Amino acid sequence: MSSERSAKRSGRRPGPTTTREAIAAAARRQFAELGYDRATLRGIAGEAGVDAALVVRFYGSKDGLFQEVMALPPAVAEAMAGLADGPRATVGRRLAEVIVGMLENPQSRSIVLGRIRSASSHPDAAALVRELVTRDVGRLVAALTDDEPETRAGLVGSQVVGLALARHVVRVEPLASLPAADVIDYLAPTFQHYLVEPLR
Amino acid sequence: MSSERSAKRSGRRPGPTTTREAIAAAARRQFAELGYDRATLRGIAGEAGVDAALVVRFYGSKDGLFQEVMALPPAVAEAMAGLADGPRATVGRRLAEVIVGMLENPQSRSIVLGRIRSASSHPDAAALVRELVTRDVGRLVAALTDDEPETRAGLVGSQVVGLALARHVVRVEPLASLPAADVIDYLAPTFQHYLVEPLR
DNA sequence: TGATAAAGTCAACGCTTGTTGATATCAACG
DNA sequence: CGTTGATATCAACAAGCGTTGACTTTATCA
Repeated sequence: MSSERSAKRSGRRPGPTTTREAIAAAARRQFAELGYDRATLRGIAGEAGVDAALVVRFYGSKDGLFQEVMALPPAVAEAMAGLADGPRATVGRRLAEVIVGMLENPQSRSIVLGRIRSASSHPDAAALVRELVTRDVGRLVAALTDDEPETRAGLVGSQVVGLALARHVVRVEPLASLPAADVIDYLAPTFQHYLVEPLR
Repeated sequence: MSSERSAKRSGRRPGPTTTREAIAAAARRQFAELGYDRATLRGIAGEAGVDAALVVRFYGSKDGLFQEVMALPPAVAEAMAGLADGPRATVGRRLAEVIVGMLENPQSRSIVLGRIRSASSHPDAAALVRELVTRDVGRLVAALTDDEPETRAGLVGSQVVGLALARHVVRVEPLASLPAADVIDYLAPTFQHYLVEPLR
């Protein structure tokens, strides 16, 4: 019905609208909104305008789809790692800006929310959240201090996933409706403390 | 509906091992470990040693079972509200003690984890988490300050659910293996800040 | 005792899920 | 033309789910 093949072969660099990508986008949206269990192959395929069997043909299985579609865009990981270069006295605020910004952008929010929302029921998703904390946050902390860096990364990560859950999943008010700038103001001191101040 | 047989055999006041309670205990355990979707009536009934139909007969439906079994024991709510009475300079630490303690005790941990783990997929569970934050944490904050108490409660709540998720669901190391006393030390300044210090 | 209601089991229902194999469509290329 | 390989649909599968109604067992009490 809606097969838009305007430019199929020509050298479109970012390859904008292949069917495969339409499926990936629909999958990200539904995994983020419903979690792994409630998101169904039929629902995802329907949103992408194709048959469920085609999803399996492309991605092998529902698990394969989830894994492939929930890869964190490298830009976020780089942004976090780059934070260690700036002034140490304001690193907490800059991290808050990156985190809140990541949750405002629809693309990266889908991925992070999909991971967190699915972590409760899908072991692979839990592993992806663990990786987010230990690897991406961990790299930043390791560049900042030698004093219990893994513990600090875990504390930062706990506040990150807690914010995502409270603000975007459970929608605790007024936290859910607060402007991003306010949330950054509120979180900055906490991150600053977890990152560089004496822990106890 | 729930005809309470006050004394059927002898005057057992705490009535420890009725079939109904065995089902409730199994349900709490499985909701906390698997989340609402992955926990099944057949699995819960099996752990309690009865047939799945009996669970429905007692609790009406899976939703009814969840709601009835996930009620927060009043002791926790009271402990949190009572925190406002002590010295204001250490209220953050005392809250950290209550929160971490609540997550160490198997009974209350099952309830809190069951709520949080199910919040991702079950709207009613999300409402229960919201209630935990706005009502139980909210009461404490309201007794402490008039400066944006709902926002402060939301921030505290976000760190609470984040800790529960990171430490007990996703199991981020070393956070998951840390002694409770250490976690209390680490969280106390954050709670102190969210509760009574100037927010920005 | 027998009546009565609760406690408990059993088999089956309707439905949804992920996955599969057979089949159709269609552009590309010899 | 015909073959090929990717793209896509369709119907069906086996399994698991919550829920239901009929049934048996057990215990209480007039």
